[in-house]
Amino acid sequence: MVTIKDVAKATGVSPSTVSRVIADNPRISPDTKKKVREAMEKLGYHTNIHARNLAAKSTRAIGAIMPSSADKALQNPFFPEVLRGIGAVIHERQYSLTLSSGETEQEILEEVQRMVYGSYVDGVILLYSRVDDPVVAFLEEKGFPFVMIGKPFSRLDEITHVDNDNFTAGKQITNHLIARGHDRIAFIGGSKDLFVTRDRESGYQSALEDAGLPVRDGYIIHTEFLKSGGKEAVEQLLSLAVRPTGIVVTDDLMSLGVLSTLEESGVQVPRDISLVSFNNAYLSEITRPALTTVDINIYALGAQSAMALIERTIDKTIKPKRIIVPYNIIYRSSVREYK
Amino acid sequence: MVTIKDVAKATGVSPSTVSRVIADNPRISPDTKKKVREAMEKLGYHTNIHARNLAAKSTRAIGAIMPSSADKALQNPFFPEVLRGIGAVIHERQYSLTLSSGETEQEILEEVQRMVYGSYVDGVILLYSRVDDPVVAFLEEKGFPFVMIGKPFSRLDEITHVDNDNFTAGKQITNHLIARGHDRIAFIGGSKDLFVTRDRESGYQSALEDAGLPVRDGYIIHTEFLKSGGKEAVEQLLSLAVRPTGIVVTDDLMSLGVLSTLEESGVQVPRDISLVSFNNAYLSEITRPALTTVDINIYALGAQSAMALIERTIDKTIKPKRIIVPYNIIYRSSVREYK
DNA sequence: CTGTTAGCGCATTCAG
DNA sequence: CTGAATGCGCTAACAG
Repeated sequence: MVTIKDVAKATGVSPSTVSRVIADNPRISPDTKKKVREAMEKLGYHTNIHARNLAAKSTRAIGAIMPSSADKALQNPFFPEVLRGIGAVIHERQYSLTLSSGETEQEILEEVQRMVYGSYVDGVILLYSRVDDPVVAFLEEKGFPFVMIGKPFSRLDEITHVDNDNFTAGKQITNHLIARGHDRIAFIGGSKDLFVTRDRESGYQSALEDAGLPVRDGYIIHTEFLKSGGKEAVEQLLSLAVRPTGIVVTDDLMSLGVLSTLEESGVQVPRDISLVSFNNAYLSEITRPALTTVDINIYALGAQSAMALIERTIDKTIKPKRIIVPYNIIYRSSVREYK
Repeated sequence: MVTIKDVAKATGVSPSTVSRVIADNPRISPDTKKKVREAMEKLGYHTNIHARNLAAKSTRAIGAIMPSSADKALQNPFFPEVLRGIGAVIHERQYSLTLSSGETEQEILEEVQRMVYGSYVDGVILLYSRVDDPVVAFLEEKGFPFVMIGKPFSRLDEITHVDNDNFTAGKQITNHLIARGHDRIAFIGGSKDLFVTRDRESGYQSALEDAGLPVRDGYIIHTEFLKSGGKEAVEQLLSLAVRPTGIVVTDDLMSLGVLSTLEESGVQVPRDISLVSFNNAYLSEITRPALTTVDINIYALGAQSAMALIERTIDKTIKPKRIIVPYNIIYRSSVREYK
């Protein structure tokens, strides 16, 4: 392994000088910088992060915490896409990314603890958000830098988080249905413990309200995420005396299941029922019909959170902030004019 | 930060003793072990990996290399699932996982180089496999431990890899179609640069051959993975004078697109055309019809590769091996008896 | 602008 | 069975 000493020797300078040119310290003459860099190149020098970290106490690594892998939700294309966003800034800033899995909540907590205590990373991004998360509690207690994708369940103003304006998005997409003549609109969301669900649902309700439309009995359904593809939800809806003509579904993958169940039951989309969805996953353009969905810009969610986190790890006095990434609606073929 | 010295002091032993109990060195008396461990617990000691690595030259970390993120293929649920498999053994063995992104092949190579030169990880898992991969060349040249998921393009016997028997799987699933009376069977695969595609295709061909069935002109189509959801592939197939009655598609996500295009063109699955697929992603059970698909056990692919890699990093003299994880066919509703 | 000196926290000789 | 000494590769004062 070629070390800083080797290049020092080869260049005829001291190790600390080499260290300085690595850090691009401005008080080093361009000449020696050049010389040293050439030697580094020639010898194939690469800095050993462990040594650096030990000395400097900065890992230039961040951790991404995935939700419990027991959760089927992991199969949601959301994750590769956030990871891609995070990865982009990670790479650009020459950081590295440690991924935390964990099958149970307990395991996740343990991994996070190992990460922070073992000084594996400078900060952490939570890729999920749940009620009473012990991980959040731990991180806050330790004063360890972290940012959250989604909305924290408490101390909103004290936790840096990156989110969409899900309320407005929910409202707008519902309004789209209303504007197309729908007045019996149902809502299928994931667990109500999730803020995404809640916010989108509130937006949905608000849209109905503004339009003077009632929220009918049985028109709001929460289903375990991915559970039997929203089959039960659809069945409930279809068993209603007055069926909806439009449905707002909070996730594309769920929509796929909803779509299938609907058509299996002989109701056609959008002929009989219109569907709008969220996330704009790749699959939403290849379903039949292709889904009108709100693109929440998952990539940006990831990239922004990484940037915010890195910023925080560098300057710990920085104030917590909320970052809202814009969404936009992609109009496709799952909605039709009603009457 | 509580160090080894702190617990040494608290216990009245020397730092080296503490180090030894951490390593569970057998030549330490049970008594002192107990004492030291209690102190560690009490003080909240956690070993600093960077210090450990510097001294011991083992990171207990492995790197997972994703394919180019420019590739849409990243949205394939394959990745979360392998990662879940890898994560499980990582966690169990108390290792950590570094994820490498990278938008271009060049970036990926750079990241891998940084990982190995900077001694970020003890070994690396390649989550993809392509022709003439400079990453593989680099890893081999450096003699750096790595395993590959899928089939290496050369030096098959020198690269430890974890794969399915895609040939037989392809053959068997095609036979399923044949057994159900189909004799005009087409094949839609991803890039022919991918071994998965090639192997599955060979299996398909072999099945036809064994059954004395011809491979008709235009019946084998390669399409860029995910490209417009296999739309063009289907259109080509449908424009043929003699249409197939069955199609073998090499990936569930692609199947979704194929399914959509088929039905949009007015051909019903499985009434008019039967479909079989690969991977058994979650979505394959919620499409309409649900897909008959071969479950390649993605989770095991991940877990096995992690185990093999860890094994290799511990004992570098270990011989390269090929690990075949079993598949099994999941019969659902996308195939019907023909004639 | 550059060299010298000290560690960072831990594992590992080598003694005992 | 345990302690003392040394160094892993690098950064960070402190001098100059």
